[in-house]
Amino acid sequence: MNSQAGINLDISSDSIVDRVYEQLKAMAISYEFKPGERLNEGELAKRLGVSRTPLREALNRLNTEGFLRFTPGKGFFCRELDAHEIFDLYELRKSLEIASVRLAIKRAKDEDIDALLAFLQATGPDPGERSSVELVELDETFHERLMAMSGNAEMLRVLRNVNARIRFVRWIDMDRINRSNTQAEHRAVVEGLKARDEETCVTVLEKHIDRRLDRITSAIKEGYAQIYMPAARG
Amino acid sequence: MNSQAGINLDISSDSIVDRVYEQLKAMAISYEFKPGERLNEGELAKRLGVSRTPLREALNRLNTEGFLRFTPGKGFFCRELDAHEIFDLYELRKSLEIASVRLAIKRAKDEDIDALLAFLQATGPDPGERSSVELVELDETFHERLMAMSGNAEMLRVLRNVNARIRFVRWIDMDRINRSNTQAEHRAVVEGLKARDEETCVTVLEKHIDRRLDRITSAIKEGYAQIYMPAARG
DNA sequence: GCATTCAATACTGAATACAAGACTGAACGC
DNA sequence: GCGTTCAGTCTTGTATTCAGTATTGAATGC
Repeated sequence: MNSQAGINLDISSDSIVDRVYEQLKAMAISYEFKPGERLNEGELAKRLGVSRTPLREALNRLNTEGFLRFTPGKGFFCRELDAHEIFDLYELRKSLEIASVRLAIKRAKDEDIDALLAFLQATGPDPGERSSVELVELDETFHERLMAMSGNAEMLRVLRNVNARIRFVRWIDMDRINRSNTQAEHRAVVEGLKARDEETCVTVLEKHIDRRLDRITSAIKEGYAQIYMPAARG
Repeated sequence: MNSQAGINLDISSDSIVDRVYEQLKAMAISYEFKPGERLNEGELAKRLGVSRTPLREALNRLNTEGFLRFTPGKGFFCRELDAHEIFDLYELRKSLEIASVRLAIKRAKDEDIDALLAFLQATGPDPGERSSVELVELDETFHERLMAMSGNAEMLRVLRNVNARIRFVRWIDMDRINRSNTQAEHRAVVEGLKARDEETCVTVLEKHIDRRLDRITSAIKEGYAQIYMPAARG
């Protein structure tokens, strides 16, 4: 049985494909491409300073991961900002997290739980002003570490994919979230985990995610506004 | 709100990449490649009668979907028959199915439920002898249709990926499954769904999947045997 | 004035060619 | 005899090229 801490899906490499992949993913996540826009391979390749071959490999990866859409004979398209899809992804995330915390209650090592508490402690006070992007990153890290304690690498893999795909919406969403509330809920989940109290964990987590789910519709509307204001990104 | 029946992730095309992708996936699923084996791109390309370019696109897809492993500078490798990974996938599947049936109870249309019952009726009697492969296919179809009734396309997408990755193990597993038992359990879930009885659905489904989970370890051992007996596949 | 068709252009799909890096085997030194 | 190093070969990584197809725009006919 491998340790929870041993789960690591990182693949670090510096090949051109990987670099292009990361660049494109960042672009796709931040909707630097307009929803529905077709991506011109030649132009993109020139812009990124690579040939079409590695570019297409990267585009294909992003397609299978759901960041882009591909139509044979037509090419790659930026995905639409589909409210239903975002909703589905949130629902998927909720299901995964609740299932994983149930597993974590049985499997998590006390030292890992304490480490997560320490992480919350360290990142909690919110010194000065954190950007929305940073807050989402911290939030994702917390939830991924929580899931890692389930010991299930496949669930973690899916969660990471989901998180990346809903990240843009969350950037907007995070602006209006009560940060200290979030912090308290996170702590409550981990405390519940430490006490091996399944009901508390599941209940808090469920509400915690549901609260965000409620705001999605309006967040998406704001999303559209932000997408069409390139000034915000420079 | 789009209909449950409207969910369709099929992308049918006849491009070389798609064809090669399907061929490779079939090969990967059936472990025609030996676990851990490195795939020689040039040789594979020649064997499949295509150039390396579309082959690599297909290989990349399979890598992101977890059917193959890729190491930069080294190439593509057949995934190991990892008991822990299979276990994780089963656990993921169980989590997804239980979550989705809860959603289906709220959302499924009676006509869709009846259609699924009809499907069970039609495929139930098991005329003559069905092969293990066919049984798995029927089983997957049932579970995917059940999940489609949750209305969540993303969960369905993940389930399909999971199913494909554990298919090989299930072929072996299915041999020793009590078919009429399975049939009865499937029916019980759908009946529970029709009655909007969450507890019944979840309980039956949980046991249904757990029962398979129990056999995985031994199934994997047999799997190794079958992998190294190419005669069985011709 | 509008629709339809044809041609030109541009883009994707795939193959080939070339470069860079990894592995293998032998030979040399310790 | 064993280890290390170097060279040759093989494989992957990327670019370029060519072919096929879709789209767009203009011109002609109704």
